Formats: sequence, C-alpha cells, structure tokens
Amino acid sequence: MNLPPLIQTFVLHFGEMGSRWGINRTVGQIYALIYLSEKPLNADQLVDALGFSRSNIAMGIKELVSMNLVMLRHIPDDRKDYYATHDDIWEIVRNLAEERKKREVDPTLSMLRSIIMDTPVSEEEQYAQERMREMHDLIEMLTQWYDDVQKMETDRLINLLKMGAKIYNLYQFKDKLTVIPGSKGAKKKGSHNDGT
Amino acid sequence: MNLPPLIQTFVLHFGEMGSRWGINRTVGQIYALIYLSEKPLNADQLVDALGFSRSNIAMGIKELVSMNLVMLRHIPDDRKDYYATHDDIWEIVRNLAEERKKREVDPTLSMLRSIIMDTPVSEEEQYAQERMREMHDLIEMLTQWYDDVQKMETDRLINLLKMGAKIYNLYQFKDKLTVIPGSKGAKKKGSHNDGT
DNA sequence: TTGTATTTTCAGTATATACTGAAAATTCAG
DNA sequence: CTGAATTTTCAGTATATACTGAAAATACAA
Repeated sequence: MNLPPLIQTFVLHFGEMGSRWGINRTVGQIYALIYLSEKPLNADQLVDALGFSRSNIAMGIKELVSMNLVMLRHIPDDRKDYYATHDDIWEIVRNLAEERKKREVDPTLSMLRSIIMDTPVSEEEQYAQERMREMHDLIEMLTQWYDDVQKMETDRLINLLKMGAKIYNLYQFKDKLTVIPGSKGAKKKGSHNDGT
Repeated sequence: MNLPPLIQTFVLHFGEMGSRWGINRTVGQIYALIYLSEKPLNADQLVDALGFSRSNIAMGIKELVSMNLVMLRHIPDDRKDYYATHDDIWEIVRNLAEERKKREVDPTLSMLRSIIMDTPVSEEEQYAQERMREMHDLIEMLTQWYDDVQKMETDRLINLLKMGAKIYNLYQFKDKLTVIPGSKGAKKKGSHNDGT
C-alpha cells in the first residue's frame, strides 16, 4: 500500500472498523478509498493502491455495489469499469441505514411476527411470548419512525436533527397552542393527529 | 439443546443473527434465553439449556455484563451467580445504542477529529480532507441528536417516536403559532431556540 | 485456616471467514 | 466471427474467531 499519509490513515481505519460494521477489511478499505477520491476509480487502481488480489477487489466491489454504497461509472473511450460513491453524504447515510435495517432488523421482525401468532403450551412459553410481543412492538415502533424519517428531504431532516430533544418542548405544548388567525395552511388547535 | 419450541426458535434466531450484530452465536443465544426467562438464570442452567461448554458460557456472560445487557443477581441461600436482563425493554434499547456508539462510532469520530487537524500537502489530500470533514460534521450532528434523545424519559421518547415525521409539520409552523394567554409555562412566539 | 462449590483463565483445537491464483466467462473493437 | 481486454467465479489455502477442557483462582461455609 502506497498512499498519502492522511488518506492511508483513513483507509486503514475503515479496514479495521469493517468487522464491527459487518463488512470485511477489504470492503472497508475499498469503500474508504473510493469515498476519498475525487474521480471514480477502477479495479486496477484499487489493486495498486491497496495491495489486495484482483479477485478480492472484485468481490469487494460487488458487495459494495449490492449495498448501494458505490456506483458503477463509465469513462468515455475506456472499457474499464469505474466506481464512485454518492457525492451527497446524506444519501450515503440513507443507504447505510437501509442496508442495516434489511440485514439486522427485518429478519428478526418477521421471526417475531410469526412466533407471536403461535399458541403457547406452558406457563413458561406464555411469559416468553409476552416478552417477544414487547420486543416486536418496540421494533415495529422504531421502524415505523425510521420509515417516516427516511421519507423526509435532507434539509428538513437536518433541521429536525438540530432541534434534537428541544422539539419535544414544542410538542408538549401542542394542546396549548393556537394559530395566529390568517396564517395560511396552519392547523387549528385540537385538529392535530397524535399518531396513535 | 432441549427447549420449548417457541423459545428454541427465538434462541436459535438470536444465535444466527449474532454475527450481524457484532456478537457471537453463544452470546446471542445466552442473551435470548435470559431475556425470555421470568427468573434469573445461572451458568449451569445455561450450559444445560444451550449445550455450550461451561467456559464458553462464562465468557459469554462476561461480555453481556460488560455491555450492560445482563445484570448479576443473587438468590438467598444460593452461592451461584444468577443473571437477568432489564425488565424495561427501553432500558435495553438505550444500552444497546450506547454500546454500538462506543464500538462503532466513537473511534471513527476521534480518528476524523485528529485527521482534519492535519495540513494536506497535495491537491489530492486536500479533496480527501474535505470529504473527511463532511463525514465528521455529519457524524457529530447525529451523535449530538442521539445524546439529546438519550437523555429523554421513556414516555416522552415514545410520544416523539409516535409522532414520527409529523413532528416536522408542527415545527415548520412554529413561527406562526402563538400561545393561548394564561397557559402556564408556555413559550411566547419567537422565544424559541432553533438549535443553530 | 481447610475443603468444597463456583467462576475465570488460557493454551490448544475446531470452525468460520477472508483471500488468492488460475481458469472460465464476458465484453467489445476490428 | 476472432482475439485481446476485462471481469467473475471458485477450489484451495491462509487467517481470524469461536469454542473446549483442564487447571488456576476465587468465594465462602465450617
């Protein structure tokens, strides 16, 4: 590996963290390097820069493409495949979240759904099923929230994040608020939907 | 392994999902079984139920305790150590989130912090550093939001989640809202803090 | 103390995952 | 078509991680 020091530090870090994020070292390093590169990169450039075998790089790229974390690009008069990340880092976060949900949450949710349909045959199973139902309801609530947020445009989302917990201070007074007469599109007191 | 079918399905699922969640099979199964059990369990009961070696169970318990996912309990007139999960599932979610942040986010954030202090020596490094700064700012925004939310009491948090994206509809009208005179503790129009 | 119950550690082994090189498949210019 | 450039596949090998059994450490009743 022969990279500028700043870039090398970042690339190695992503390689090491890979295992904690559910990807392997190669995939982590490939992603890091593409993320930092202004221009799309091809497989040979990745081989040269990172020192993995051609086949390992190919597999890594394949995984990243399937996760929607890197995109195939073509350069005029060049037969090679080039790869780039999204320019918009928020798009990256959305894809990451989507990927994790698919891999880490959805299978559990469907397992829970089916299991809480079954009839418990003992005291012990009855308690266990109750615990599973709690978990199921909680995950469903969180994923519902996630779906709502996932739909928001980036700038709205940023505003919401910046508000942080303060948003709740607004929320808790919702029944005490009213609208200045004449404000276009504003809701009347009591006409809100509390989401239950 | 000899468990009631409902429980066995759940336990095996947690074992399989373990790798995707950054824990191993043993740890996943141990956690699942303790979570479903009404009473605290000791290491021998876990060995009998799951069929792993005593030492493997001990290591698994140790890891779960260090993650704050299971707690040591003692039963009168019994020298054995018993373990239980939190009754409150929201407490579990908080601990899980905290653990993931520590393992998956904090190291990257500190790497980024130090690297964006350095002086880039080339065009290439300059672009890379800009990308890193974007990532740093985004992660910092997300963790700030997370810290805010982490501090909230459970019932407030649930209300907030149930509101989902609808909260933003309230937020965007904040400047058009006023307070019914006499409402205790309510804020006046324009007196809010927009978090910037 | 001593002896027994219990937990923890750790070197060795098994299993799972990552990685490679060679060969096969695909793509596309001529 | 043909054949060179390029990508993909996959069996074999290397590396990393999980797991075990035996031995050491700890806890505590007598």
